[in-house]
Amino acid sequence: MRLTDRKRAAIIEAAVSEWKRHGYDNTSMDRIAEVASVSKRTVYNHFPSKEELFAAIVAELMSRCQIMKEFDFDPQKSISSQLTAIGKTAVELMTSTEFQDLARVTLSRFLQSPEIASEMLIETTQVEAELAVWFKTTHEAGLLRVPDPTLAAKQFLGLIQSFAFWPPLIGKEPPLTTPQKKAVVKSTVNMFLDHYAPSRS
Amino acid sequence: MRLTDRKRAAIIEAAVSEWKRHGYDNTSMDRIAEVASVSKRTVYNHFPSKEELFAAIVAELMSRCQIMKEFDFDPQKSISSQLTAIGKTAVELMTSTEFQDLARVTLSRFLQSPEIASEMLIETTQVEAELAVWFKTTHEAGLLRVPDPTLAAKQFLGLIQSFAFWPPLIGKEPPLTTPQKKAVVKSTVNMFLDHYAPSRS
DNA sequence: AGAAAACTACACTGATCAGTGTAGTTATAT
DNA sequence: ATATAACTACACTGATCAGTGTAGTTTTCT
Repeated sequence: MRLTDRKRAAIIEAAVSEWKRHGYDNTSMDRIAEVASVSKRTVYNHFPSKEELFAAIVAELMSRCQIMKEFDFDPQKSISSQLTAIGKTAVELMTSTEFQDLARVTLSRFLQSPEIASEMLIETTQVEAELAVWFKTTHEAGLLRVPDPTLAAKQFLGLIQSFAFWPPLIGKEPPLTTPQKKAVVKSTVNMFLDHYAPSRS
Repeated sequence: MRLTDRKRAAIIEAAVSEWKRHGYDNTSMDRIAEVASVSKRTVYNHFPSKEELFAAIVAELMSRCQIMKEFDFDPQKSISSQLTAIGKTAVELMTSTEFQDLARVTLSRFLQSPEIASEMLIETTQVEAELAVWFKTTHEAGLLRVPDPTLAAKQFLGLIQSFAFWPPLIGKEPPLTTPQKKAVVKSTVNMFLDHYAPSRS
């Protein structure tokens, strides 16, 4: 790896590390240079301004958060196992360090530029849309009774988020352990199967 | 009302207004004085520092957020109507301007002082604890089957929050209308009744 | 009415910080 | 080997901002 690439990577790493801990406004470019073991001038040779460094980092972190968000309905597998797999995917995204870092970094700046925060939520929005399609399909196949697939998708992800995303972000709780993740998915799936089972009138 | 009280109130109002829009770091004391139509010196006569003004405002907003959080189980009323009332209380809290303001103001500072953010969540935590007791009671009375009342309380509030609290805070959506609030409560209660109904094995 | 308390305008300090310019050193590519 | 590209140390500008000091005006209390 070329020196210049290593320097660039070190700057990004340092900026993420400082920003996620102290926020955008409370982190100086001098500090980022110091943490990255790089001269301040080098920072400015790579990134023309603090704002542009921020934008580059948001882009970088978002690119690291790409997950498979195609939840194609598979008639071969049980509803339960499919919904569990979807839940697992969502939990993995929400608890991943990349997504948590992205959230912390953008959170410290969302009052100044709310559009970046909503851009961050595109990831979640896409998952939500896919999940809504999946619910719609199961409904039409008569396997679940989901009159409002969009609502159901929001509920499902809201439930997952409230356990997997917000608590570690707010910092009270440590990130979820693997058994905790499984428990979250299980309890959520069970609740959905009970509520959206077709047997009820 | 005495002049000095009016000035103090104006300062607090101005600080809340600016901070919730631009965040703590991007609001200068000069700006707050200007918006409050007060000299900067008067600001410092009332509050010794920016930090202490912040603390005073958090205290002020928190005192405005006190809600009735006693969910005593009432054998005379139906489970459904009681849970609906609880849901309504929670939605009212989450969507109230006081609570939303408090959240925005503290959010802009929670990386610097996470303890304030968690302090803010005490409100929610207390509601959660009360709700857990309510679930425990209904379980012991055999009216619902809730093996883990704490989990159920977290689920219930998580679901409410994901519709009533976060979307308006993040700013994408306008605050919920009254029919929307009712729909959120209704769908949440229905899901809970289905899942925690005692008839299931 | 008159003293005390509160407010105002304004000028100032000291610190921090984004961003630049420069002259010299190290790494890379041919 | 050598030219070029990238990095470094360092000094600097200009702006912003928290907080103070002062001298004078307005409000409040008795």
